[in-house]
Amino acid sequence: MAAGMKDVASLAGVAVGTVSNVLNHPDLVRPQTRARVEAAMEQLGFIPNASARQLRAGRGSCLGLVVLDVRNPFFTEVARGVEDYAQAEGYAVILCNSDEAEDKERRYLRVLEEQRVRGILITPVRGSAPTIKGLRDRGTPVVLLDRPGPPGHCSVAVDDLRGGELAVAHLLALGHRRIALVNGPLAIRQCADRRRGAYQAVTGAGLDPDAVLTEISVPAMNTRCGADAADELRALAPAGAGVPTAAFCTNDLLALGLLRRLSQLGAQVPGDLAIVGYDDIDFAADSAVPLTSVRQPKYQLGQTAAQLLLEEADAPAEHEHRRFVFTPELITRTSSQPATSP
Amino acid sequence: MAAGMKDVASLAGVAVGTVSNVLNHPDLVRPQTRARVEAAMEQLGFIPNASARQLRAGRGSCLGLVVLDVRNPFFTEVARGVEDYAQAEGYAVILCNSDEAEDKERRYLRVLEEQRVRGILITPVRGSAPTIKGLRDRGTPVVLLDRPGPPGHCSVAVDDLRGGELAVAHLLALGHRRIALVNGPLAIRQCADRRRGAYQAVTGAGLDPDAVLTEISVPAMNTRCGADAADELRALAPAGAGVPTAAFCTNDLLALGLLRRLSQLGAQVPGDLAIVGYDDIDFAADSAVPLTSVRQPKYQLGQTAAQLLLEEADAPAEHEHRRFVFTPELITRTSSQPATSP
DNA sequence: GGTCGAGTTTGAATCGTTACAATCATCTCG
DNA sequence: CGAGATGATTGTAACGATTCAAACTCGACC
Repeated sequence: MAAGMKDVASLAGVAVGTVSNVLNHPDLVRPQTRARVEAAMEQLGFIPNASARQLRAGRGSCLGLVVLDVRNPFFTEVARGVEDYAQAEGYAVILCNSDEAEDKERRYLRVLEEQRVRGILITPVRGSAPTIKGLRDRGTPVVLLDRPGPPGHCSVAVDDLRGGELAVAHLLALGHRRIALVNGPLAIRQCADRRRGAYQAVTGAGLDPDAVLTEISVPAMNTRCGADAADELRALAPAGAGVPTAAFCTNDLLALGLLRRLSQLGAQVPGDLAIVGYDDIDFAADSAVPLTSVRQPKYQLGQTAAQLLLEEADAPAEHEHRRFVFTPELITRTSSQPATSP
Repeated sequence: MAAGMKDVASLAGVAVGTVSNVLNHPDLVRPQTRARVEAAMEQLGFIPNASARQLRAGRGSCLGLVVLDVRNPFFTEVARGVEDYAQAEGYAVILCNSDEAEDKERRYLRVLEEQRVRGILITPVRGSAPTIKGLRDRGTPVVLLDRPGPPGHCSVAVDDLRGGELAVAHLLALGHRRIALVNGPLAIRQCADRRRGAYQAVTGAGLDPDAVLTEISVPAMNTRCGADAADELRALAPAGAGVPTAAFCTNDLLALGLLRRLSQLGAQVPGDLAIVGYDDIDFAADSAVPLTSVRQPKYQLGQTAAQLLLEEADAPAEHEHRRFVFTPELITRTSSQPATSP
């Protein structure tokens, strides 16, 4: 049914090798012949078979991108950066969603490796380090996204330590002395780092972290879990004196969920609780109470990562692994305000 | 470098055919032999080459999904529906972003066809009908997403006519008699249908559409264009009597952009302008003024579409094209309120 | 002991493309 | 006019898997 090069060749009255040349080395073939071949392709609706090409050539033209959550605007923004760069270089991107689940991640990585993608960009879940090492050893370049990785890879990251510090230092400066830290699984590196940053900010201010910070852990970084955190926070309320007057959520989805649930419960933000989020997704600015958030250069992150990956893929031999670390920036909005006097 | 079936075969002391059988017809192979082969695979870190497999077998195990905008939560939610279903059936999804641009769409469709994906799910841009027809004719099943398509495809859609009607009928019921219709390119079917629905609601109420509706067209369906629409709306203001008291935006991103810009300009929502959006994305409920919106069953849309596609791909011969049309639902929130008395 | 059949395993042909060495045609120059 | 150089085209051997008819093994049965 589908026309192959052989059909094109015989219709154009040339050898298959010539057809191949028209596709891959047009300069080698006489313009007149080329025109004839191209006409034949057109007439037959010829579409080259990427599998065959890739099989023979040994390398494909797809990249894999594995993110923790496609529904998080942070990642779609990163994805666009990746995609735009890749597209410009003639690559297609296979976007996979690990959903923060290790088995889903592993399954996708397997598929990508079977596809012999040119390389993989990934925000890894947790103990996936050995899986990723395996990939590398078998020859697939990997760039770690949004996470300063171990040696042996390129990586592109934002300084999460600093980000966490910025957020909490801001709350401290506003006078808050009891701060809830709403955080995802520490197995996710970003979560761990932002937490460390938070602690650093407190000790840096000469305060006792254990007295200031109340940790609330949620299993995933989405709005639903943010809402659950609100309930947990509310449950602390009777405790009186020790109740947090502010919360640092390690991403905006958590913050938005928290915010929504709190308003449902009739609490005031920032009056009863000041909130700082992380990522500065577009919607943060539009939320019921505009959200103070730590901004990351999302699009640029994706672009840079894609660039590093393609560099490595094109010249694996002389490639030297590099790490980019971008600096986050605090965007102050209404959701964080001075604490009512203590 | 990478181990192939030949290596596995010789290590296990069997023929390549047997290795292939272990992979594809394990029941044909004596358990003892199978174990030996599996051990060899393990030892060599053998990863089958999908290109070779697909080349020989004629069919791959990837689906293509082409959406108008990955940054729109509506589409990521649909994508999750597709992905979950596909994953369960053993398929991987290649997610592509046409950005509402015809050439980007065409490029991606080309890539997908070269990859010989098992089928394509798409929210088409505009005059892409011929391109899509070509795909079908050459044998790639296509399911139209979120758009009741012409015959020759399966399609999964939400009744946009009804959705538009719901939105505007709601505003009319609230007493609004001058309504702005903030809409994307009419070349996008959903935009055209929602608009028709809006007109229908007005005539259905015995009013003159030209007197009631003011159309504001924007080139893309994102927050930025929504903000631009606000400016355009503001420019109408001096006109006095004819100024809209409400706006129906054909998606939530537009509505959110509009809302943001209006508050920056100091206007009150819904006091100065009531707003109704479309899609009911998660963030609509969390926005500065919680958004009234027309809800679509996004996840289910994706799942159903994937199911139809795989049905067709698995049995192209006896397949009968089907259309699913889901019914939208109006979710009323603060952004729409009774008009101040005329 | 020979035949049959079920259960296993084998090996070669094949998928559509690319790379490359070989061939052919043309032209230049001594 | 022939040798050499240059340019265009050809044909075939891979690439790594799947498929399938044929071959082999082993009991059971006559």
